Amino acid sequence: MKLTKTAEYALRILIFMAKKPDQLYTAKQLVEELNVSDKYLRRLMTDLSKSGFIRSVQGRDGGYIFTKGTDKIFLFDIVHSVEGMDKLNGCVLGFEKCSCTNPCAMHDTWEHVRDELNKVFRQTSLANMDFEKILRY
Amino acid sequence: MKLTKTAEYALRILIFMAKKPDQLYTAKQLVEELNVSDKYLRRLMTDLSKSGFIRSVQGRDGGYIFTKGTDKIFLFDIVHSVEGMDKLNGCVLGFEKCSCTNPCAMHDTWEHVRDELNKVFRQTSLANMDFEKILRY
DNA sequence: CATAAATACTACCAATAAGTAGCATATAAA
DNA sequence: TTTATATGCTACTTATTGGTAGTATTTATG
Repeated sequence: MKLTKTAEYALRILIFMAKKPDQLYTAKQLVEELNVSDKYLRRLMTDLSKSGFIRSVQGRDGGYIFTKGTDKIFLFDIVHSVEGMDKLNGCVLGFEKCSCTNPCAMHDTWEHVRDELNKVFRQTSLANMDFEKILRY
Repeated sequence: MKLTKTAEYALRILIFMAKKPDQLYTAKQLVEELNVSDKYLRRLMTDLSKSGFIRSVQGRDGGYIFTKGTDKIFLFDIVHSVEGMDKLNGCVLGFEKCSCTNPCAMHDTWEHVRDELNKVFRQTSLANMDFEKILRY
């Protein structure tokens, strides 16, 4: 019951970048600040670029930079792109037939958790972070 | 962001058994009702026995039965025993140093989710299930 | 144009979770 | 005491996630 490492990393990286959202960040810099292995981070950055949150600037003096305002990027979008929020929104007991009209024995109980989680992820953007708090490893 | 299959299975099984909590259930019966592979379920049953929720009756006419009232078994205990609730209660960004006194940038936001989840898992026992809802696969 | 400093891509390796197979053990009852 | 019907244990296989290595590509600058 937790995010995948990949989702954790994606959030770490983008939240870190969001403190100074107009800056260009190199992979090297991010690897040093956050505790993510070099190659894995680079691959993740490529994925995040393809998802449209950032774009890469290749060649010397290259790096990564946001493609849009951080207030337009919600945690939901990030987690969804790297691990699929569907995971959360499926039946907690894994019953395929479970739905609101044909709920499982935990459906109503679980709904409170699901709602809270969706709310937090959908309402929180990269601009709403506590940037004075821990951002790096 | 979801339970492991093992936790899903454990909940499925125990919730199913909780409908008639004084009955003895065989692995065969549970395998047929719930969609869990035979050997995997048996191993899980042994784990759940060792954790003290149920006990096994070996030999012919054997099976599994609760060791205590279902109102004494909380979802928290079950999930904790098979996958560790620590997972949820760690920092959402995976920062080891993160704590209430030295929080990460998402700490306060995430706390609402964590609290809701803990509340639901800690307050819901196997006696509080909607037994008229879907229980089987 | 050569070089340095950056990202991109592909293929492989490791760790963990999930699932399978086979044999051992226990016990009620004919 | 044999047999049928249960669970218990150990080792193996498979799938997924996380991580690594090496090479190719891009581009600013002397």
